[in-house]
Amino acid sequence: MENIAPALLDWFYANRRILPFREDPTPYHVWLSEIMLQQTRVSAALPYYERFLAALPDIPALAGCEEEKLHKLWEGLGYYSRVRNLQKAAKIVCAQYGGQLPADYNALLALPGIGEYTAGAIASISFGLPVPAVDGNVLRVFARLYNDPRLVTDPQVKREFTARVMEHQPPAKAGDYNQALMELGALVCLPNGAPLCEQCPLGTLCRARAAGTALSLPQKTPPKARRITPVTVALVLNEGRVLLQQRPAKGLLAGLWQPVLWEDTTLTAAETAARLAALGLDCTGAHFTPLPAAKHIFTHIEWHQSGYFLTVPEQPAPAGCVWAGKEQLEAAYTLPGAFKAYKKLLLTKLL
DNA sequence: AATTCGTGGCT
DNA sequence: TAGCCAAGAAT
Repeated sequence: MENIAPALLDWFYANRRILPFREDPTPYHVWLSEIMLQQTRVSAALPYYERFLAALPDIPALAGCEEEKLHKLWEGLGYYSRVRNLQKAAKIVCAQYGGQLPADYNALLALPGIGEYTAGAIASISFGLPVPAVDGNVLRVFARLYNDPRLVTDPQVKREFTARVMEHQPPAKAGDYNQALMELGALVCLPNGAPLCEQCPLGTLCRARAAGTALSLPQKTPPKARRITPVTVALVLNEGRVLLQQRPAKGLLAGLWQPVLWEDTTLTAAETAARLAALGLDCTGAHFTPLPAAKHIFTHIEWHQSGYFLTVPEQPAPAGCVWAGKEQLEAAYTLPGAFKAYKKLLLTKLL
């Protein structure tokens, strides 16, 4: 196939979006943006990007940040291990590279949270190195460009696609080329519906367009069905404060805070009272008012939440728990978006 | 290789 | 509504 780079780059220079991490593409800026953009839309990441950089303007600041503050900066973005790995890597960069990201693909790849795509993105965009950066956009563009019906989720197929990507890459403009492919995927060669083929700079080269198969590409393995998990939530209140517990350090929503809850079970008021008593909580005189049902859908799990709110006598928080007032709930403790419905309800009860 | 990690917008 | 899927990585 004819080299796509000239037409692609012309289109990119004329149509690329103005994005903050493109304005000043230092290694740190590109790194942060790439981590935030993993499995995340640009529009969702942008406000987080600005706020994060304002709070932690350089790698040493990131390395030295307290974990709870770090979580708070990521609150609502999801995949929270990204930000913990980001800091782990920052500490390594400070200890081993004098606080500067190494201009080396394999050294980048060795850092926590940086995989093949992200290493390639940083190396090419920030350091100008001629390496690939193959994300979902690029796989879609190439599946259509070559009218290739194989599963792009297959690692072997992905390697072949990567080789094709490199056949077209101009070594002196690796970063622009990689970004142009992603930008084309984001703005023209759209997933989930009709691609805008009439606007595509590669339209005359695209084999899927010629064959009329673009809508059915790329091919992917069908996702596994989600499992449904019942969750019982207890909004335990006292004097304008709510009882929060910290989740385990590993697994789903690791280390974040939540109302007291039990997974895999729907409890009656009496059963909830017994569980609270088992935590060491004095519920004398408490009235258990049912909460409205709330559903939260993760990629692989569906939480069907129900529960109660109740007011208890003043007492110390049980082990692993804290009493949090409205201000602390908003500024100090990180609650995942899964509890958005109950958090909103909570804020109305905490004055 | 398959699973586990969030969340939100679009269709 | 319910499914799809987004600038993926770790295990």
